[in-house]
Amino acid sequence: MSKELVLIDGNSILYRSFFALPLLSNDQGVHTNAVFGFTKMMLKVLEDHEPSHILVAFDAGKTTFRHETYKEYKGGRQKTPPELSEQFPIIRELLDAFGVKYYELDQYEADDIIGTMVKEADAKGQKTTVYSGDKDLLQLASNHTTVSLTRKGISEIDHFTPESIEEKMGISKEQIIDLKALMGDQSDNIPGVPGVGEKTAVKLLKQFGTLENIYENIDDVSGKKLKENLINNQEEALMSKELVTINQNSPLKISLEDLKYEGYHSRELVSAFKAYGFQSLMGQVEGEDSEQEYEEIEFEVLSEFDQSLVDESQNILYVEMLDDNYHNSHIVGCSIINEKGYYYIPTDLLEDQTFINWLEDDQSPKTVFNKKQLLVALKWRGIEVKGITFDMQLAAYIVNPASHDGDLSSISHSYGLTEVSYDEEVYGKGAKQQLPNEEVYQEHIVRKGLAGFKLNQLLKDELKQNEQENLYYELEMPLSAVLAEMEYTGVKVDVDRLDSMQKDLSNRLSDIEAKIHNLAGSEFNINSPKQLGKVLFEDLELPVIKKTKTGYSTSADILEKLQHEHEIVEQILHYRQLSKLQSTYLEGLQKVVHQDTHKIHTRFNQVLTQTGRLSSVEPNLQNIPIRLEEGRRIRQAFVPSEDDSVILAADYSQIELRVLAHIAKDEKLVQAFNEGKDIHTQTAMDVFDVKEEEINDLMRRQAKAVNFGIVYGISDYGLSQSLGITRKEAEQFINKYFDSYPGVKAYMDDIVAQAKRDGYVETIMNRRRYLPDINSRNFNRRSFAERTAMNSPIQGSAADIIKQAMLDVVQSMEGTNLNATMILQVHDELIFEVKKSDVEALQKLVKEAMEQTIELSVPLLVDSSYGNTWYDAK
DNA sequence: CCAGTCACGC
DNA sequence: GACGTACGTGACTGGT
Repeated sequence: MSKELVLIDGNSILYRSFFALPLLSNDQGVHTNAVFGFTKMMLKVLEDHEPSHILVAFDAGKTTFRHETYKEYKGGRQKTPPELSEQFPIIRELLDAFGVKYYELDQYEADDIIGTMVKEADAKGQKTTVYSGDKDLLQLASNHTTVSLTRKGISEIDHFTPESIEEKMGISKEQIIDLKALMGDQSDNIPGVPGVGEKTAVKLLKQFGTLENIYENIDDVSGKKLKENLINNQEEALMSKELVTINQNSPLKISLEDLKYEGYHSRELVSAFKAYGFQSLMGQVEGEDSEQEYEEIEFEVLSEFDQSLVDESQNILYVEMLDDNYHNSHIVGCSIINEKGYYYIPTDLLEDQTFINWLEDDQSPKTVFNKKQLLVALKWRGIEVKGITFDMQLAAYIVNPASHDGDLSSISHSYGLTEVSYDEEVYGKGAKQQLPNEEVYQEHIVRKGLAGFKLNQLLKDELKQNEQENLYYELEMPLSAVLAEMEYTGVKVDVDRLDSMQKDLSNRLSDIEAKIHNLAGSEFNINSPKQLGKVLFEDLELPVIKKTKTGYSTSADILEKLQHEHEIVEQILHYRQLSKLQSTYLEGLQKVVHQDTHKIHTRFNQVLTQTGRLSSVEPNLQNIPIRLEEGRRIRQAFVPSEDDSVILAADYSQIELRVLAHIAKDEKLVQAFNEGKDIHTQTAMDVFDVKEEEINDLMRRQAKAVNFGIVYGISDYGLSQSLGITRKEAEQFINKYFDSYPGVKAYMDDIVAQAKRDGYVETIMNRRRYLPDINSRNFNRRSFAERTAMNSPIQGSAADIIKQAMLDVVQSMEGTNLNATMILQVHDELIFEVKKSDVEALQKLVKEAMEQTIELSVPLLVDSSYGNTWYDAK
């Protein structure tokens, strides 16, 4: 392939991308959809061509020479949306990273720059491709120049040569200008001739060749009205032609040689992609030149640890582990960075008593990345790390929960610290992950520590700026140690019990499976929604209620509506329920039982959820079944790890609604809680305007769903789905609720207004959530952001409270000799293991600590119970 | 390896 | 009136 010149109409491609793609934004709330589309196209261009020269041309300013001809040029055009304008500077940054030249010229449009370049290139016989979304550019096609136009947004591209233009449009490329002159162009406010569209224009041009020729032979034009229009608008038509003709003699201050393209800078590109959240494009960047570029660093590889190396005021301690699961994970190596120097510490020094002493010294300050990971991993090695004063991962999460994502390198890059490679570049990803040469990973680990040395100060400043120091130092940091203890302690499971339940279920599943195949008259995979859909809606011809993107919906709520249609439906629902228990819980839990301890050691993710809740993985112990008896029995397998002990569960009653009452200061709601009313009954009384004794089951159930909706921030649509009513009715319920609780209504209005003003919302302990979509012009995105604004302070404050309660409970327990351990947290409940003899004392202590953890304008109420298994603690 | 669908918890 | 519906994790299918 011969070397090519590629010319890109920057504005056109950006506009196209902007309207074709949903309004993406990165975690800082900067919109990126247009640049994302542009970047994607850029990568494709580099892949498809072998460009020796590239230019991206942009329009300059508001006026052009065309305005002298016609001052209404591009008049009446909608103002560029601010969501797009803010992306113009970004694309320039990206183009710099791509090593691609861009150019704009006062009084000229991108078209003219491209046209002028094409003229120069054509004269030299240079092969050229022009990229745009604008058909006007077709006039530039030639023997050497292909014009590539985006179609349907930006996903498809059509390539035009003079021949293919003729073939597809029926006119030559020279006639494109005449065509446009006749048709006019709404978007550029080019008048053209009224009543002439594409069909008529093509017909005329086929007959007469050019616009001028039409007027010279105007008498030969057939159609009285058409002739009249042409004559009356001759001036406009000729002016239109002038306007749409690309100026190929623009006074460019650059020439072909200036456009030389020599490949992109992988590092800069990857760094920019990270910053704008283009994770999906990362893999397309080839990293040939990724090794150099860094400033050299020198570090010492320690063979023994020496106390004199560490600093009294601050040390970055970075410990590299590649497995996600840090229970018994391999440690690659460590680094320490401080004012005195940079040190690489081989993993075997974890056996060095001097090093261990330093790690365990409460008075030796350590700044780390992922405190909990470090505490747990080293606990498994018998080391109790102490003196951790700062956790950069946790800090990054607190200042913006949307940006926790990933390792120390990624976070450093997002703070502009780029002197460190991404883990993916060093170790590879997925199945291809492997350790590179010793020198390579040692330097990487030191560089990460070094990045952390600069990063920690930025994070500290931000915490202070946001007034989140209390949240961070007094709540999250100490909590991290409590969670580490819980994860390390683990939960005992009765493996035999799981095994026997699994065998029993296995038989029952086979039976049901046979029954279903029998009823269907064919054998198929019941777990495949696609195959199931075919059986139900094609073979058995059940009525189709709802479709998904890929086929028929077979979700439980749809199947429930079909129950009376066919016997098979009930069997499928039952099969689904049991197979969920089998695969996720009975099999799933057995897979994660620890070999040595015979316990389950979950990991609580403290830096993930947008609301401040914890999550739990490998296994997820926050979604063990409870609603249906069949599933609930899984809990019988969760048992105390010692004899004479029991499981105690203590849960907050209606914590979110109490938080709402407090935050909204709604008199009626506050009063209801203060009087100890059943809140769903009270809601039913208020919403239906009836006395307590008149409330029936349906009314209470509906009131409960409304409360649920308020707490979880669901829409009228969501409520209608959960109650099986119309959206109108759901809307009425919500309106009646707001009428009954005007304080709540006022809070909701207030918090949305606040979010629109500040761009974020906060919990009672200053936990933030940014809402980049809150001012979006897209109804869906905006509505979603508005509901999030209403809901996040409620859920998040509840999360704050139980986290604080966990600290308080642990602290009260320390002052006693109770034989008890906290083992789990499930959002509004805490689970303990405790010696039978201490159970009542613990119950009292826990209830008190949880209820007194914070003073609200309503009381907090905790219920608790215990038993021989988690199942029995009900 | 990823997206889509489904289902469990709060 | 749009349009898709809180926060999570995990299993499974079926396409690349």
